[in-house]
Amino acid sequence: MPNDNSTPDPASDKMLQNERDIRARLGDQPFDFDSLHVISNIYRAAAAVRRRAEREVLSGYGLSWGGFTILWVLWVWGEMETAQLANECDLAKGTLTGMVSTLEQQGLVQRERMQTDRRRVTVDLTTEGLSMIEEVFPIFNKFESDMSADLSTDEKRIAAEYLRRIITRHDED
Amino acid sequence: MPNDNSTPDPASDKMLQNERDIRARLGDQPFDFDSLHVISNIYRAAAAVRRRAEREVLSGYGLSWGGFTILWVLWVWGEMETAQLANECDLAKGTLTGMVSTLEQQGLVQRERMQTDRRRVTVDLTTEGLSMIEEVFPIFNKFESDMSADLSTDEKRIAAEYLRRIITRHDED
DNA sequence: GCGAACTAGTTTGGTACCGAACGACCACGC
DNA sequence: GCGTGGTCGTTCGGTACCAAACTAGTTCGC
Repeated sequence: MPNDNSTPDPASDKMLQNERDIRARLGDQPFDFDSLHVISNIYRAAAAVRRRAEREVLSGYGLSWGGFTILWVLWVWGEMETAQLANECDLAKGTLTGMVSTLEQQGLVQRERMQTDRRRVTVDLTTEGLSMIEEVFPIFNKFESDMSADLSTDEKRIAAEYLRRIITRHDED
Repeated sequence: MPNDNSTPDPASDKMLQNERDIRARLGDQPFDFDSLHVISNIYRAAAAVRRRAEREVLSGYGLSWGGFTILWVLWVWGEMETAQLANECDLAKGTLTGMVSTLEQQGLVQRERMQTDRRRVTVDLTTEGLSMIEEVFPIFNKFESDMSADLSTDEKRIAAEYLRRIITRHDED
């Protein structure tokens, strides 16, 4: 909210109730409630989004959140080495191995060893994987619109920008 | 792999590069990129926050993210029934059972059956649990400040408010 | 009272996820 | 050549998490 520096309103929603309880419990200790609030809301929003996406969109296609992410990244970026794919999907490489194996068993992606360096493996969509993501993504994108429908376009951009600052500040290395 | 059939613009940052790739790949299909952006940034930010919190703060105390959350909720709200605790921690009740058992083995919380209704169980901090959360929370809160240090106070409040709209819109059921 | 419907918590089966250990492979020294 | 170190991907051990089945306890109809 643009009104800065104001004492907490006697608001009626749950989050502010929660904050009031915290303040009452912890008294005047100099904790950073603004940071607490934004971080905990990030986590709750992410959990809500993921649960709902898996339940309402992805499970009908036999996809997990991670599996969908892999298909999506391969769709947009094309064939990719494992390490790069893990980085792009924001997953540990060991995690990726298992999920790629699952997708491979489902016939949605295929692995290929590189001839120039036989340690490396590239992953790419199969024809079925391409059909799958082309079918699922529009539905998933509608779901994303619905999840964020209480934000205006400008607000979405602002939120994305603020979140990007948190991600880039701490995602490196 | 960069886009193969369009001229890549000089990139300013990675997120925008990503979006440009998406647009180049998908052409002019009417997808909602603003919603896509905000949702995926929520998820990436949450994953980054959690990983970093567990690695840099919580693991030193033998706590997981979920375990810490339980201690925190009990600290602020006091003794609580299992169902209410699960709701407050945003966890499935079955998940909570296991995590409370872990915390119980660590001596940080204790369960108690209610006499009035012997199906119900309350959970509360032990003395050790109280010491633990009193020791860890200030450090965790500093971590939260650090994670969000690239946002001003007003920006944190705006972000928290926008995220709250996403949570409350879809958390009910 | 007494069994049927309900409810709170636990257990179960399965996936996802991480970090660390491992094994295959490459790129150098000598 | 042939080890030595580095770098891939995979495997392994463990926790976290969910949804659904289950169990013990309560309440309500009669």
